[in-house]
Amino acid sequence: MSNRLKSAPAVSRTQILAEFVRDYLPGARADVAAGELGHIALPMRVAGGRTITTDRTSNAFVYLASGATKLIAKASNGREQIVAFHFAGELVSVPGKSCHSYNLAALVDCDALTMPADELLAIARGDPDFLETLLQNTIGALHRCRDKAVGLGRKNAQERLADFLVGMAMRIGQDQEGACLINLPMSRRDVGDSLGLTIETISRQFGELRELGLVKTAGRSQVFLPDIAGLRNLAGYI
Amino acid sequence: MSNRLKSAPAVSRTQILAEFVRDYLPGARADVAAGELGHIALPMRVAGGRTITTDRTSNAFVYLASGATKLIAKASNGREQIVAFHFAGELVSVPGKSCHSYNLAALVDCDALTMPADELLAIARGDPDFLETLLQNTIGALHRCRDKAVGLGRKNAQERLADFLVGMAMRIGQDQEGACLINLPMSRRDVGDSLGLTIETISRQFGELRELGLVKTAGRSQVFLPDIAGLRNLAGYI
DNA sequence: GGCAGTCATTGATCCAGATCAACGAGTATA
DNA sequence: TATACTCGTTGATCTGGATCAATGACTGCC
Repeated sequence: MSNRLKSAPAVSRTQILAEFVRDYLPGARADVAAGELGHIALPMRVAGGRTITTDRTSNAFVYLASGATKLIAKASNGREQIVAFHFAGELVSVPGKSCHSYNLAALVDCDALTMPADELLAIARGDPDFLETLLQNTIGALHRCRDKAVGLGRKNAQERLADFLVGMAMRIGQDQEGACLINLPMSRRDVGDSLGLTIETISRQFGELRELGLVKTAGRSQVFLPDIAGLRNLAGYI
Repeated sequence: MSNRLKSAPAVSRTQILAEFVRDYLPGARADVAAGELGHIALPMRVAGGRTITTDRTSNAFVYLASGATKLIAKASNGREQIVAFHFAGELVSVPGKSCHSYNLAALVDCDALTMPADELLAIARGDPDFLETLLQNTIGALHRCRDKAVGLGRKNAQERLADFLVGMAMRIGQDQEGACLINLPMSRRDVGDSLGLTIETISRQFGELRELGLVKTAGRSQVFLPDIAGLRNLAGYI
């Protein structure tokens, strides 16, 4: 799992494309797929903190060869809601025109491949396997977003943080037989912006979970979870 | 638009299937498509208030030939969050195994067609047009869910209700040159469960919007919006 | 058309988390 | 290794929406 956070530079731009083909078009001959995708896919290396730019006028897909990102929605008054985090190997669906303005920002140095959604779909029409992978991927994102909506609409601060930590443990944690070590690539502010809470509330809830013996922290990013099952109980799942 | 809320009975179960084919597989020969789908698709008529049952062990799709539904997530302590409303002609993606338990409930009498997701996808692999339609549909649902997450995470009660009413106006409203008449098929409780608020707060915010001249109500379900643009301004969009 | 039951509204009070404020701990730069 | 600066923690106070409570208005059923 530790490679999910790899931030070592991919050697070249063509290699980013090749990794995407390997991950999402395993049946395709690499040269053929790369040829078609090469015209619409823009590979890029993005420094942590910068925005991964996509055409804002329509939907886009971004493949993440390495690194970690946050997908941010902006509402009025500068309020920000992080709607999803993504890690190496994942494909992100970035909304274009919508009620809110969406941005994909790099949490650490990233290698990314941006593609306009309609052009990617035009290519995918020729490859049912790929189309189905895209669909399965999108269904997964939809269901994660719905689970998130439950938290934002109906859970208290402690449940939200427990939920977040369990989710991160599963996605980027180093499993240690029921326990787990996580190296969070995002700040407390990011956690707050993701859970609809303030930075102060996040800090206090970390304190509570620490007192409950469910969390140990070291420095700003190291989090150790000695009892994943216990955290799950707190998370308000049914 | 008024047919989006049609609740007159569809004549037969085969007709529900035929409507799905017409809406989502326009290129397919109806008899061929119906033959394949016939083995996996379960047509049903469901009375308002009842649950549209799907196999809970895996994801499902539900096509709504007529009526209106709410997709409910249950968290612990009986807390409920409505993650989406759906109307006639729409295809709903219902999560199976997840952190929360999901149910699709009929708001009014519905004609529905339930299909296991993996079996539907197996059929769709033979038809790129259909697969692409499913994907576009799911991307749309994902982006609506993200916009909803922004509201749940970062907006106050008034913005949430304004947002909700604008959304309903676009989906089931009868447009009247900048104004709009809506016949809400859901209760105040449902509106609250969708916006992460209580029934009392919904009621108070309806009062506020009424005083602002942005909403007129008649009975429990009739809502008139004289100034959609004004509501949009309140909704906290960027 | 009267009655029952559910749903919506309104008012009073409470509380979880926001906001405001100050301080401490990491991290980066010279 | 000192310095500056951002990030995280902790405390005091405030507030929007929840909760508790009571009343009023539809809707459906005899």
